[in-house]
Amino acid sequence: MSISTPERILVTSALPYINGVKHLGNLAGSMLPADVYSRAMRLLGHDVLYICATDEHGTPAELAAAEAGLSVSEYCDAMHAAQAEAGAAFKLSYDYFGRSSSESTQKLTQDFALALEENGFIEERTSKQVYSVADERYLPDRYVEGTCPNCAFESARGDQCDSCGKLLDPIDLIDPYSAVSGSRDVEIRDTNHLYLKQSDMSGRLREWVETHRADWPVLTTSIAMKWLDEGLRDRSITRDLEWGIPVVNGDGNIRDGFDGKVFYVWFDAPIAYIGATQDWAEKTGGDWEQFWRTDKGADETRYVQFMGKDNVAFHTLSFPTSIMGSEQPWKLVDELKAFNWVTWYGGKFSTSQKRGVFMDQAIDIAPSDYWRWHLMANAPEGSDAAFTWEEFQASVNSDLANVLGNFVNRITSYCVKKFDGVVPAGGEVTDAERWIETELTERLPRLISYYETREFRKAMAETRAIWAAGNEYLTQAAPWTHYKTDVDQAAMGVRVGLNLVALFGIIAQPIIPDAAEKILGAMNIPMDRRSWSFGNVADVLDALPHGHSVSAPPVLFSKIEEDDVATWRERFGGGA
RNA sequence: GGUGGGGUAGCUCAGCUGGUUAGAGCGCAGGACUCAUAAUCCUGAGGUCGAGAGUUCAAGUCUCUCUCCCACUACCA
Repeated sequence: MSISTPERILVTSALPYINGVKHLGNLAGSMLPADVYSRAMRLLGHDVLYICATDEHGTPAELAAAEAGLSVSEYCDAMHAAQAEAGAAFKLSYDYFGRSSSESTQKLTQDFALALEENGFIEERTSKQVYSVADERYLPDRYVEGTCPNCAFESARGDQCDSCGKLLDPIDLIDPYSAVSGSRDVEIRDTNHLYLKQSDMSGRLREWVETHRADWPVLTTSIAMKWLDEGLRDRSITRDLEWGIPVVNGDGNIRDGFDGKVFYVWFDAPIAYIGATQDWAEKTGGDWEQFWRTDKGADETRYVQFMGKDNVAFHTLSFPTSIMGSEQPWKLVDELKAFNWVTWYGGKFSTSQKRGVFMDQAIDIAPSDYWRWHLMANAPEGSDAAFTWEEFQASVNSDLANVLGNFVNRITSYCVKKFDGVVPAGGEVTDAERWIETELTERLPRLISYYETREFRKAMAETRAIWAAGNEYLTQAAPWTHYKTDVDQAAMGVRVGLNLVALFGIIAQPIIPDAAEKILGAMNIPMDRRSWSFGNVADVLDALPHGHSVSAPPVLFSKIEEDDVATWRERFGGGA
């Protein structure tokens, strides 16, 4: 049941945008599953590198910084620190949490652009863009508002009218104004930008996506093929902004006419996966090339990306265009896991309407394990998944407190009470032991395979079923009954029960690392006995040395009360 | 509008290339047990699988039409 060949695995999760701490939906759709997967693969003995970073460029960062009265770089420093802290609080086990504003990413981005241009995949073109005189900046479509030419709604956005839903061009808006300042002093100006000629790459992209039809989820391939079928359009990869990566010539000087322009955040963000890996290498002395350069060992690396469905097009088309178009031996993604959204009682998370929970608030309310378990057990894999306080309460109370927590408590405290906290010897194998052995022989390999195929809901359900089987075993073995007449037979039940506690802690590690640590600590399991190399199940059930001392951990999960739910619902606007 | 995903027990969801009485967890009802965080274990009730039509010996599963929800739609990221 242990793995046959250890592999080198690179894991990345979609980069969280720099503006503020992320909400539960962001967490559940990329960072958390990437973390759970990384932890599971490490336990299976693979050599895993999990890289993430903040995505720091773009208009929203500039505007938020201005509003906060900070320079953009100060703002990003503060927000990066806040996100790093939130990630740590959720026990996200990044090997490196970098920044897209790092020097390495800057250099790589410029190098990619130069290589792409040399290979004919970049072209400079002129386009029309709205300029706000009062704000002294060009406005992205979404930041221009005005009256909808279709339905006369007065605050339609330049890209789409919120009232009638029609797609718009900011040039069509009647009476346009800046969404930043409200100023009506806006004009259309010509501006030059670099375009990535994705259209020239569509053949190679289609071929590549086709090779992954079998192993990528439907959600992934269907989105990619849709864009390809519609015909890939060339995409502008620069913006009129101050904050970002400057566009340079091969000599390092600013490209002619590109003062005040920087690369578009979506061009440099995925490159930050590479940049952050270089930064990791710089810091740890690791070898970044074996993860990214196919001529330096990356062919033997498996690269797995995690993201929300909104990011799929960028990861299956745009970024691969950069990689392929560079004609350099960069590593392409092998496996891609995309998630739908976590919704808030079926609706959207909304900061302004106080609907939804952000990572820092969540940690104030409940331990990270609670969130990790609930979000993974209800991961939005097949479709959007609704978060409700009631479901959260049910997950925590039933799965964690009652099934797992109570199991650990009932058997360890009984052992302490009746067997001096020592793993007892003695007893005969009965039907109960044969039953649990059969259960685990079926379930453990299945659990591992769910992790390998990144089917998280199923992995969680299997984990829970294994925990529940422990309770069923105790009911069958009933050591408390045997104790009255046959202490040796009671010892069998207690011993197997204790070994189950250890096993449950071991399989819980990727999901609920804090509780797993408490369990394994109470059971005195040394670090080198916590990995996922199970051998045969009979041995697993008698792994603890007889005479080994254990203790009963304090209550692992306290229950969520009705009052808590009522309070949270009021505070966060659920159930409306 | 276009494209994609989804509509399966009260709730949240599984059901692969069509094949015996449609599954899980929660919730609910009854029973058992008493080591344990009134926990656990067993049993049970509960579904015209969004609607309609078609293909087939056989459809939740394939085809078509309709309907509702969600996302994306390329300068928000």
